[in-house]
Amino acid sequence: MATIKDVARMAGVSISTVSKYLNGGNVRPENQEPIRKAIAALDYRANPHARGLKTQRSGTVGVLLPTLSAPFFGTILGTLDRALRANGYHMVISCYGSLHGLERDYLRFLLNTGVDGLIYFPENLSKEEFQELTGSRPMPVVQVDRVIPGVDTDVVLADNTGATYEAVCYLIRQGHRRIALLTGSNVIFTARERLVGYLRALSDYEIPYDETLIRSGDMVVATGYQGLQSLLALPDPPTAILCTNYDIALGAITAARDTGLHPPGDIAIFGYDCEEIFSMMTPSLPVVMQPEEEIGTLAGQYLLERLSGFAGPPRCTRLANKIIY
Amino acid sequence: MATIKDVARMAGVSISTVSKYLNGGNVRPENQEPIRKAIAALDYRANPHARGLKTQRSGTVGVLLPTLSAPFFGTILGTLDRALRANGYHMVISCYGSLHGLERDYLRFLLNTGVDGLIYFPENLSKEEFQELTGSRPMPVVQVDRVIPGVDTDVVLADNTGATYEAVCYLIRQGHRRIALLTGSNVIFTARERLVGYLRALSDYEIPYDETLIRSGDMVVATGYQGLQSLLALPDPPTAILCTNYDIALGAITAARDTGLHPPGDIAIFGYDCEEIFSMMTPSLPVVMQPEEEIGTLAGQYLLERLSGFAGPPRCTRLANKIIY
DNA sequence: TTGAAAGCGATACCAG
DNA sequence: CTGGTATCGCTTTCAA
Repeated sequence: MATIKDVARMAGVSISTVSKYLNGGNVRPENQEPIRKAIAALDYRANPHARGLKTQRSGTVGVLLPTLSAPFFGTILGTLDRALRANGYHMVISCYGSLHGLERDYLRFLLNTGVDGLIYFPENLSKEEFQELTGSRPMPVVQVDRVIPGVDTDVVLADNTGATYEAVCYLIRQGHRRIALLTGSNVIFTARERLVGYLRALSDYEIPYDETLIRSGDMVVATGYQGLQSLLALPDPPTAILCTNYDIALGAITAARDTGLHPPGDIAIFGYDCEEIFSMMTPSLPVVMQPEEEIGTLAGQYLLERLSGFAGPPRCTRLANKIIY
Repeated sequence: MATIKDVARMAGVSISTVSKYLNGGNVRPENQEPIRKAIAALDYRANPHARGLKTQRSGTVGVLLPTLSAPFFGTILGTLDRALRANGYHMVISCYGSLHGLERDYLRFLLNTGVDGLIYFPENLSKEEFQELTGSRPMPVVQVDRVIPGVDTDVVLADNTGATYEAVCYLIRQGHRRIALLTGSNVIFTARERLVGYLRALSDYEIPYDETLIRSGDMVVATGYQGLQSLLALPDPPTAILCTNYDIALGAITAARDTGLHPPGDIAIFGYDCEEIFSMMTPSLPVVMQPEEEIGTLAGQYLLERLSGFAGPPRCTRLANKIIY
């Protein structure tokens, strides 16, 4: 690998002149030409470690999230990547999966990698654990989709409570009284918020809360499939189902169809995420559309602002969902 | 941020002793204790840039792939991540999306980031472009799922041709003669291979090839949905459909159901990926299950071997799919 | 505008 | 086993 020294020698100028050329300083045109040529001839590329050592910047941003399998996260990452890259930053992605303890380890690992900032979808870490890990270094962090209570960083969230509230109200206005909820584990921030919206809607319409209508588990297809089956086995089964995640909705719809019930006629099913596929069905199913692209863009923007020195108080933005009936 | 110097001073030993302690060298026990304490007290962490500059290693592996939205890639990345991480490596992930030109840019960017090795799912880059970018640096590369013809690296592939061959043979043995193919764009390596298997099976059974039965497009839900609709609009529509991707299959199934056709009774639909959901249906649908986890693990293993100095000739492994009827 | 030289923080050789 | 020191490749004063 050629170094800046080799370029300087070949171009017949000093190292500092090459450096200046590289970083947009003033270099006399008659010097630019040989430098350009030498760089091309040697296929020179700046050593990122040397540069990082000197500048204390790596040009990378860490992304810590639960999984890449759910399309929700994939879409956010797509726009996030675009936003960051447009400003010269790379993403270093780590998924902690559902494996316990991994979230903590990966966070530590990521912080030690020398990333300049962090996009963090937290799940199961306490305020104390987080602070202990990030403690001594003042790294910009944006929490996305979820928050650790008490951890004061920039935050970008979807309006989870509002979404399930609206969805349940809609189902009630359609005449439903037995409305089930298929949702994620209670340790997950979004699942807790979505439960609140569900309960609030029932309460506003004075519909008694029946805890046998709630099923929570991992946010995977099986949870929706088995959840629906077990709901149908109830003495007084629900007539409507609110699913709070794409995989769960897919499982529920599949289970319904396999039982001979065709939504929305035979049973109302409210989807979440991946609007495209629910809208595509005939008749289409109502669905909560989360603003994935906005989330990714805004999270990127917040982080970029911090990276370029913005020091205002933490910002928390709650983005509206779009509900397609 | 504390440096190794601070630790040395606080512990009352020299920098080199601390370095040795850090890297598992021999240090007298009575020195270890104060060093350990100083590290804890100062919350010291080695500066990755300084270390990288000296060692010429970054401990990161680049991953360049088309998208994170398809579950196929997400699953591979999960096991890949585990394999790499167990050996102290991180992934730096870049998705080039469907956007043209991005694949090239991101490859360049990744190479300049100082990754130690590369896991690459190529799509639209020529041998020459690839070689020009990687040219002067001897970086270990493993091509996964796809190959650039003529680029001689370790390779891990699924048996695409075999899978579609078997699937079509199965459909033929079930009595089908009009078998459609909903697949990806022809620029994609896997799509080309899958087409070959499809054609070979037809040919082996002496079934004439009808090009109006082939639809190719982006590997998204809409392609399957619209593809099926347009196939049904044919004067002599197919009785069986082979889908070569999860999203496409989902779209096709949805379109069929929306038209009142219930697979597999009214129309045979063969799925691909995400076996779970197809098997879950009643009756279940046949599906090609790709060995995502094996792919991720083996790709990781190949790369790790190269990273630790293995210099044998390039290896190419073709992993079997599992077909669930 | 240019170039010499001082680090950035860690590793590793080598002498003690 | 320990510690002084050269070195990795680059950026950044500071003089000229």
